[in-house]
Amino acid sequence: MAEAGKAAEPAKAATSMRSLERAIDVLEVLDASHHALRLTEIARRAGLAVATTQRILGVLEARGRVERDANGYRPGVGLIFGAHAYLTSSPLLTAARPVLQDLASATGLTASLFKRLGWSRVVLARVAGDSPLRYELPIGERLPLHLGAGKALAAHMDPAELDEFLAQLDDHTLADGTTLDRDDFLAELKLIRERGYSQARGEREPGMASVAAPVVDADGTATAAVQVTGAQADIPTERIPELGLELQRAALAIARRAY
Amino acid sequence: MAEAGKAAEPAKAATSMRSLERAIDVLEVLDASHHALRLTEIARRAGLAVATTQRILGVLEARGRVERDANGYRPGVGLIFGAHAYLTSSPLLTAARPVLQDLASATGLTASLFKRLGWSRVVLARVAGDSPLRYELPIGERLPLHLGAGKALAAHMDPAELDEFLAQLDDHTLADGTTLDRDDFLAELKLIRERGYSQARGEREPGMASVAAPVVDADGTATAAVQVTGAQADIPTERIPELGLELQRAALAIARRAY
DNA sequence: GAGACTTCACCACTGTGTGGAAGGATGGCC
DNA sequence: GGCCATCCTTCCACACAGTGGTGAAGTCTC
Repeated sequence: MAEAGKAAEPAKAATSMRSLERAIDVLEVLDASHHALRLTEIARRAGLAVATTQRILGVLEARGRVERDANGYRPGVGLIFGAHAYLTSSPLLTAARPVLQDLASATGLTASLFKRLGWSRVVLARVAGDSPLRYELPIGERLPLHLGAGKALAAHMDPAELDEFLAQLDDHTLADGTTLDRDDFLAELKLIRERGYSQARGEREPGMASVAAPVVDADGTATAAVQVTGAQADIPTERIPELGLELQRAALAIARRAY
Repeated sequence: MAEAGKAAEPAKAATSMRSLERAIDVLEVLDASHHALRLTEIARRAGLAVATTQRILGVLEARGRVERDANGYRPGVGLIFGAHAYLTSSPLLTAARPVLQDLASATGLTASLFKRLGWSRVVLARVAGDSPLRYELPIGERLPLHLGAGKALAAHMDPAELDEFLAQLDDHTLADGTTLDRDDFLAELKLIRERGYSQARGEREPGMASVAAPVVDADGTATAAVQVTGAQADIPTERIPELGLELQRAALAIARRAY
C-alpha cells in the first residue's frame, strides 16, 4: 500500500512512528490537491482507514495545520509559519538573496533560486529584472527536474539515482509535444556537466529561455541551482556563454556563504 | 508538562494521537527559533524525552520537513509546499487579492490582509501602494494582537476570550515604552466596535500609521482583517474616517466572496 | 588527551493508535 | 414525502507502536 498514486517521491523508507508518517501522508495529499477534499476522499488517496484519517485531521485542524468547511478539508494557516521560518532561517536562502539581487540587476533578467526535493524542484526565491510585472507567488511552486533549468540538477545526480529518475519519467513529454529521448537527454546532461551550466529555450514555457548553474554543497552534491530567465529575444544564443559564466560565479558565491 | 514556555497559545486540548501532537510541538519549537537548535535543546523546549524527540526529528527529516547540519536542526524545505498550497487554495485569500489590489491603488497606501491565529496575527498578503509588489518576506510574519491593526481583531473577541487574552498580556509594553492600561484599552476596543474600524499611529512601528477593519465570516466571528499602512504624514487624521469607510467596504467585499 | 558534551542504538513494558461496525445526518431521486 | 445512497461520527477491544531509561559511540573544548 502507501502508494500515493503520484509516484513523485523517491522510495519511502520503512520506519517506526507510523502515526506521524501517516499524518504527513495526509498533509501531502492536501498539499497536492488544489481544492478542498472530503474526508473519505482523503482517506482513499492516502490509503488509510477513514476513522484513522479523521483522527489525524482532527488533530491537524485543532493545531491550525488544516482548515475545513462544508466542502471538506484544506491546508490551514498554521502551515505558513513553517514556511516563514524556513525562508528566514535557511542559510542557503540568506546567502542567495543578495546574489540573486546582483544577478538580476546585472543581467536585466529574472533571477531565481530553486532546490531539489524528491523528483521535482521548488522555487525558493525570485528577483525580477527590470520588466516590472511578475505577479504572484511563484515561491513554493513545484517544477519538473527534466525541463528547463531542472536539467542543471538532473545533470549532477549520481548514476543510480539518475536511473531511478528516468524510470519514473517515461511517459512525460516536452511542452512542444516532442517525447523525451533517453539518449539525447543523457548526452545533454553530460554536456551540462562539462560546461558547468544548462540552458533551455521554450522547454517548460513557450517563448521563454533560461540558463542555470548548480550550487554544490559541502558534500559535493548539487541540491540547489541558480537560474536566470527571460523572453527568448532577451537571451540570444551568443549571450549564453557569458551568462553561463556569470551563473557559475553566482552559484559559487552562494555555496561559499551558505555552507 | 506540555508547557512550551511561550504561553502564546490558547489552552491546549487533551487528545488522543499523542505522537502526532508531540511532533507538532517539535515543529513549533523549530518554527519559533530563528536559528538551528540541537537535539537536547529541542527536547527541553518541547518538554519531551530526548529519545522521543530524536525519533520524531528523524521522521520529519526523512520527509523534508526538517533539515539538519552540524549546528543542529532547522525547518526544512518541505514546509514550503504546505504554505504554497494554503496560499493558493484558501478562498479567503483568493477573495482578498483583487480587493487589496484595488485598495492599494485607490489609496496609494500599502494594503494587507492578516488573520488571527492564537494570540497573534499573521500577515497573509500584502500589496504595496505604488511600487509594484516586491516579494513578500512579510508574509507569514507573526504580529501582536494588541498593537496597531491587531486591535481590529481584539475588538471582536467574545468577552471570555478577551479576558484570557488580557491575562497573558500583562507584561507587554507599547513600542514607545508606555504600559498598556487595561481600562483605556477596553475603552478603545469598544470605540472600534462601534465605529467599525481601528486606527493606530506609531504603535507598532514609530512613524507609521494604519487603519484596519475586521472581516467577519459566516459565523459572525472576526478571524481576519484588512488594513492599510503608510507613513504618518500620508495618513493625516482628517483622512481617517474616509479610509475607515473604504476599509469596511473592502472587508465586506472579501467576506462576501470568501464565505 | 582527559573531560564534558552531544547523539545514537537497544529493549521490555504499557497505553496509544488502530480499524471494523453500528448509529446519525444529509442530500438526491422518484 | 418517503426511500436509498453517501458521508461523517462515535464506540470499543486488541495488538503493537511508541515510550523513555540506560549505556555505548561519537565530537568538541580546553
